[in-house]
Amino acid sequence: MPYLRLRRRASLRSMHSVDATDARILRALAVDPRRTVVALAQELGLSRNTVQARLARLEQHAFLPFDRRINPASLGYPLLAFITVHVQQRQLAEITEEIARIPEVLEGHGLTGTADLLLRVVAVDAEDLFRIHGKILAIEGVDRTDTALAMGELIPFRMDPLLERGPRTPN
Amino acid sequence: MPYLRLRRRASLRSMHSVDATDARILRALAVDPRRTVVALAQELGLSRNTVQARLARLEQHAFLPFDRRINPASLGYPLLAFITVHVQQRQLAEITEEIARIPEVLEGHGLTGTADLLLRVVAVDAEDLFRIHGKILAIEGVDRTDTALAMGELIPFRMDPLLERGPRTPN
DNA sequence: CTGAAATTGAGCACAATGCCCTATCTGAGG
DNA sequence: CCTCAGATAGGGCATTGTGCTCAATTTCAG
Repeated sequence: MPYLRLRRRASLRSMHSVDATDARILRALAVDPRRTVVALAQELGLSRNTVQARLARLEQHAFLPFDRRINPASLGYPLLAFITVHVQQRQLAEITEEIARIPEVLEGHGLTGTADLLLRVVAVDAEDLFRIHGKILAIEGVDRTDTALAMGELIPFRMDPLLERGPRTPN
Repeated sequence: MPYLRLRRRASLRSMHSVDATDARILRALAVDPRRTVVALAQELGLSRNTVQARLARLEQHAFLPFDRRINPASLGYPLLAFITVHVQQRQLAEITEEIARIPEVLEGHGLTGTADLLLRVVAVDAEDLFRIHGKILAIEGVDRTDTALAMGELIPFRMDPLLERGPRTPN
């Protein structure tokens, strides 16, 4: 029985990574997300087929859900806060589940170090934030919380410096 | 000279907010960002004109840059860390500028409370993160930093709970 | 050198877009 | 209750983009 031969050349389709060409596509999209495939191809000097294939792959492996492009402020939640939560470690799963029931919690990360959880929370106003904070603190197993209001996006979210550098090139 | 009359009805175009219909459009887009205008119109029971007009408005006022949909992991930066930075307040501007030069810093917020800055940082590996941490700590005016590695996205980013509830409806 | 993977160019039916226009509906202000 | 700006609907039309296929060519790790 013949054994399967190793792939001669690593298929980009199997390794979910992004090469320099993908990075160029991403940078172009960052400028204007509505650029058509045709426009991208022309702009980057690639064939439409190539761009289309790469975009399809990117959509599957490199794109996060669309949610992230929605501005909470335009939904009526202009306040942003980061809440760190200290919990009884062994109840972490249940606590996370409870916290996830709070709509204003947009994102939650488990952390190393002193804190256990870092939550990204939005609110309508200060009073609203206070209410949300209370809901979190009231959860069984939550020991302590620490709320920090974001006063300004000093460094607005960006990915361009990494795209510019090209993928996977440390130091 | 005739004075300008006040607008009779607040134009959605001037108030950058999102109404319930917009929220429905956003939710549909969240399911599949590639939905066409025609498909959206049919699905929501609206005319193509309406959807097209609303989308154009949303694109201007409610959508954040495309960057946010790019997964840093697929660019070769699988590590995510949150670094809180304590600084000499009066040098905040210069320090922010210095930090902004570090490509791996994706996002930086000025905070109330004990810490001054919260940075979202990605890295290739632990060693890489250590290096980045060192760069930040070396900046003139930075007093102390506190690095917390994100071990898991316990609550993945989401906006749906807020969209579902409809805009601006606290408690 | 070899061959799988990637890219290219070309073609084609179909769908979507970007506009345009007019008619109707809606609701806050007077 | 009336008015009117703004929103929606529906129709049309030229242009463009998409999704898909196929065969030829290029690229590059083994």
